[in-house]
Amino acid sequence: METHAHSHCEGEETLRLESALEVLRGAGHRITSPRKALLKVLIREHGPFSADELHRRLPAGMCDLVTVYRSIGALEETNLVRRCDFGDGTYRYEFNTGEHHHHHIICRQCSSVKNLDVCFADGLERLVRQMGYANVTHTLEIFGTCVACQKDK
Amino acid sequence: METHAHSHCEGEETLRLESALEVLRGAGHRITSPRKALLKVLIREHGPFSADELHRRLPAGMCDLVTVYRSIGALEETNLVRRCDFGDGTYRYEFNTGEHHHHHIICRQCSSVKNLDVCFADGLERLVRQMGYANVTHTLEIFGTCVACQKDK
DNA sequence: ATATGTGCAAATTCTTTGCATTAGA
DNA sequence: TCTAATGCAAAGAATTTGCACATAT
Repeated sequence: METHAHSHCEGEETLRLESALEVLRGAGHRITSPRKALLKVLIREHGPFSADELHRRLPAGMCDLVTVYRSIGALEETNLVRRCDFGDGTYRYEFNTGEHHHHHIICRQCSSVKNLDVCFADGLERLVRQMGYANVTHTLEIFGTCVACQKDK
Repeated sequence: METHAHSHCEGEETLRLESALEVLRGAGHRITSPRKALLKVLIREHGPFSADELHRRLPAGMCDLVTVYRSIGALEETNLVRRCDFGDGTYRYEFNTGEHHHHHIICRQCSSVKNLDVCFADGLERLVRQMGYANVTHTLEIFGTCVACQKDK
């Protein structure tokens, strides 16, 4: 489906990469080829991808799967990457543009992912903050059967 | 914190149990002591609990942990139990009263869970249905630092 | 030079499966 | 009776950890 579409021009991708590397460096992390390669994949294809999917998208022999896990750790820590949880036992990761919070509509049949650029939960976070909670965040994922899979049925 | 509070009188619990057993039976499942015991725990203490937490709450020697997993399967299938995913690698289960959709506020420090009886996502599901999706559902969990943990800090 | 990152292997954690045995309906 | 449920052991899947070696700064 409309998953993982490439959507920006090359110049923009380079910019995002440079700025992401700057963030990494600023947090005291080193710039290594696996990390750079991971960021390139994530910037170019958005995701979300599982650790394994990311690994398979890297240039052949780039690094071990373990390094993907560890690198993602650094990327998450610096907020360059957002972890998604589709409730199927595997975490997925996507590049965090930071621009606006978006959510996913996941097809239960074909697992296609569509982004939804509306966030209904701002009021909710506000409410929870009023209840006394600090550092409030939320996860929201939407599941359904996509149009194509309804036809296939 | 205010987690897992016992909140209904005994008669109501018995009623819920009977009705739950009826649902199970109706779906062609057999009523066994582990299932009855699981439902009792879930009705009395709400949850959400992990499989292991449920197992530890059962009368000593009631059944194997595997049976908890398998029983939960039957309970989920019949919608008596709802699976929650707090993104920490362990699923949790709670009794599904079916009355109204609620969400959880999970404290990142102490893991306490507070229920939030407001659902902001009805409009969202409607929107997604308008986009052509069928069988639309969603998961929404809220994370933060609770009042007590802010003080402890 | 030195702390950080990496590879490989092995451990962990949660959950599921196979199969012989037990027990609901 | 006869099929579904259970126990035990073992398999699976995703992720993490230990430790020696390699590499970015």
